[in-house]
Amino acid sequence: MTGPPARARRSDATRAAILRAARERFAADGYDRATIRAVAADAQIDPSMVMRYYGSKEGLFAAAAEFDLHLPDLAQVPAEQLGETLARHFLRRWEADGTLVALLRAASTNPGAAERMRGIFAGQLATAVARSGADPATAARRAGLVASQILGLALTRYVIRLPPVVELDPDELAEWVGPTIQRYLTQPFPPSQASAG
Amino acid sequence: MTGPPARARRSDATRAAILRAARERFAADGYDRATIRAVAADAQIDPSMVMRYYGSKEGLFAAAAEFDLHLPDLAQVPAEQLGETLARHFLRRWEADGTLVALLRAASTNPGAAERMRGIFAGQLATAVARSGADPATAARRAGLVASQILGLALTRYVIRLPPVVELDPDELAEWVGPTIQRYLTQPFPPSQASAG
DNA sequence: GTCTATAATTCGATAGAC
DNA sequence: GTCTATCGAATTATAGAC
Repeated sequence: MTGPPARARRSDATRAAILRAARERFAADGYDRATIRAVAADAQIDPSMVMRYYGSKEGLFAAAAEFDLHLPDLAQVPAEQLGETLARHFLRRWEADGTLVALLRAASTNPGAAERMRGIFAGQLATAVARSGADPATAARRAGLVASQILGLALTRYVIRLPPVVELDPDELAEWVGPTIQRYLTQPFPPSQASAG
Repeated sequence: MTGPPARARRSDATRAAILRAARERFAADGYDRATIRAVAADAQIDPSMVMRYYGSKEGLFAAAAEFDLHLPDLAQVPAEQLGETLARHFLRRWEADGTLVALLRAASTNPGAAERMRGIFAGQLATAVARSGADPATAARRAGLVASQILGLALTRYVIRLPPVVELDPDELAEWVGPTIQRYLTQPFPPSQASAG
């Protein structure tokens, strides 16, 4: 993490504009349909500048899909509020930043994007779950189950746009999905003999 | 199940081979990356035959993405087994037929595929949920919540291939996800004051 | 730093021979 | 019914003028 030059170059603004446009395009169209030409048009610059700054379409995507879930430290969340805390966090994060939606759309067809998605959930989410008090031996599986519900919510709400899921408030969604995540985090393994919840 | 013409035409075998190859390609690559040329190569026929039989790439996809969830009549399922019954049904259906995975991959970038996915879940799933004994006023929302978990499971297991979700047995997955679906189907609206599951 | 021009591919779709 | 040949369009990427 060496610092950038103190004197901001003109190119910095251009780079930032390209990145912002790229995130929107990748989120709206997925990796294949999002063209460098379209990104450049959105950023109101020449297509060749995108190549100059990011080398290739893959390089542009790699820069645009840099993503931090900003997960809270689950060790400091009351045990009975883990599920709803996480549900609200994800919904807020997605509404504020379309990068994860871009990554999700791209991950369906682009192997590199899928790999990055696996990395984010293996790294950031599994790490956070491991600090929630879950048994270390089951933390990875619990994180996977949480991901299945969390990404399914993002998929149906922001990508497929299933009307009932789009129409529910974030608050209502968190009230429904929170207990699901709570159970995935806390119910003993295996769940077979436990009461349904 | 009306029978085909007694004398099978040679073209029938070709059409079937194209359709089979198309489902695999769309499932593996998504709509954009799956090319007519690749489908034809897989089916070991000439690319122009695909055009002849299905008119266009859109037409080919429309034929390949014809899909019936084959949902059971939920009115005949014991109320306390609804969730696990549905979870097992979907897992079995996906393992046997890759069409829904093809549709899911394509729905991320192709508006027509997303529309078809909405149609399937609005039609088939919401209809089945309405027969499960759920309040008609909330059936659509319940079906949407069920879809969020069901499609999230398909996404993480078959598309993104998140290792923990891939490694769990279908039985184990059904035991985890079944209670989630059960709660989405049966918990009173709104869920806020109910005890977490 | 910015843009024009274009190379090199690849794709969907069409026309027509056999 | 099947195949060859090819068109027209779109894309990523490169070379180089200013």
